[in-house]
Amino acid sequence: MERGRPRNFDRTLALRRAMEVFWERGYEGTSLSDLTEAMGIERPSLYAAFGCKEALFREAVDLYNEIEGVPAQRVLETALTARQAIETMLRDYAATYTQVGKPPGCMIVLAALLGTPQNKDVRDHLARHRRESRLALKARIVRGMAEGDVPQTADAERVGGFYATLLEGLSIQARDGASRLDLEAIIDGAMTAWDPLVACGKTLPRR
Amino acid sequence: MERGRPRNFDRTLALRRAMEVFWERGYEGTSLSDLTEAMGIERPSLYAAFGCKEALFREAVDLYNEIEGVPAQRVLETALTARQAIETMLRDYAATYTQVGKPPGCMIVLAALLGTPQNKDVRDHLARHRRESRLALKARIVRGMAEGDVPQTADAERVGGFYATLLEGLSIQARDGASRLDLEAIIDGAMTAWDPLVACGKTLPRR
DNA sequence: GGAATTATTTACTGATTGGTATGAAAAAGG
DNA sequence: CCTTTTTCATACCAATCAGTAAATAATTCC
Repeated sequence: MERGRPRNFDRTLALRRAMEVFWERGYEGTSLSDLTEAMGIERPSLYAAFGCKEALFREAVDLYNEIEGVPAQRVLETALTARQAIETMLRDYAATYTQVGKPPGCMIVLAALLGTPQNKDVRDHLARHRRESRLALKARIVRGMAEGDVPQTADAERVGGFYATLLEGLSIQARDGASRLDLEAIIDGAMTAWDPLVACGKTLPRR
Repeated sequence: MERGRPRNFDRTLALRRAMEVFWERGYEGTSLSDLTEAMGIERPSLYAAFGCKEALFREAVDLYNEIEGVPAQRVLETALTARQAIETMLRDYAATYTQVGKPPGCMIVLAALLGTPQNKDVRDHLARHRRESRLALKARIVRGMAEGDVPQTADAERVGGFYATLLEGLSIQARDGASRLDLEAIIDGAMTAWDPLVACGKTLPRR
């Protein structure tokens, strides 16, 4: 059984609030005072519950990934073809990047891109997340090639890199004020590239 | 004639050093101590020569744009066709994003993306630069339509948005360690999209 | 009820932030 | 030479940064 005074705030809710501030302002742009204010708790409570700023950020990233990332990533597995998978994933992300009442763009892409050398660990953490996303994208194309819905000629590395780059670009567009329809139009464009992209393969003529 | 003690350091060189630090660490990730150390001058000299941190940053952005941005943007005007213009621009940027001895990616894209509310002006400043780049891209497509090398059916907004998004994504790829060849491969992919992209026009079938 | 345990509040820490006051040093004009 | 003008280096400023010490308050176990 639990001993001592029970915590009198909702840890999960407080973490959610922290996530939103980090998502909006980034890791270094968010101060402890910003966090305690948004979470509705005092500083020592934050440290007791989450350890330190960096640990709180990592938990916030995990929560973000769970809420916003995993659902969009899941279709990568469930969709029947690689093309369907990637298009649906892109459109799902376009939706999450432009939700009203939430910061635009992807927290994992935006929240710790540049900064002081002493926060390199935080940036690397997000960079690893992005790397995994790229690998998942590429893996889905490889799977499509194995299952026959993507031509054997395709260069999975190139196709995956292309769509990963576009996806990360969408976060910046969203920060710059692009609407969901704007992002959808860009995705339309990217999807028209699918057929020639998977067709041309590794030996692409240059210029 | 000049009166008084002459300045004892090369202002342009100092600005260049400041640019490199801002480019590497971003606006908020760079402290005045970082700057004075990199510039080889003391704090009051910095303030006398540049005003304040934000003014110095804006000058650094201008310098960056002059050195890294303008040359790549120029081909947008000089190239004979819209397609040539955009492809060459993308490849020029891929080169600048991966120069050895310089920070990877684009300073204008990366250096002030998220942060505290009190630095909103700085972020808006870079956002305006990005907006102009997008408009220039779109304008080049419109020109191509007028000159006949791009079909009248094309949707300049969509095509421009697509390549602008990809270009901004390339900065993140570069920060994540992508080589010039990696970026070139992604650009290869993006250019295979050109024909279907300019062909399909505004009435694109959805899904 | 009392002891033990944990959370909360208040106030504080040393370090660092962007930005300056001050006076010495170095040049030019007369 | 001496005054004027500007820059330089040292030292400093209040504010904020992330993180804590200490005491009080609230709960459970016995």
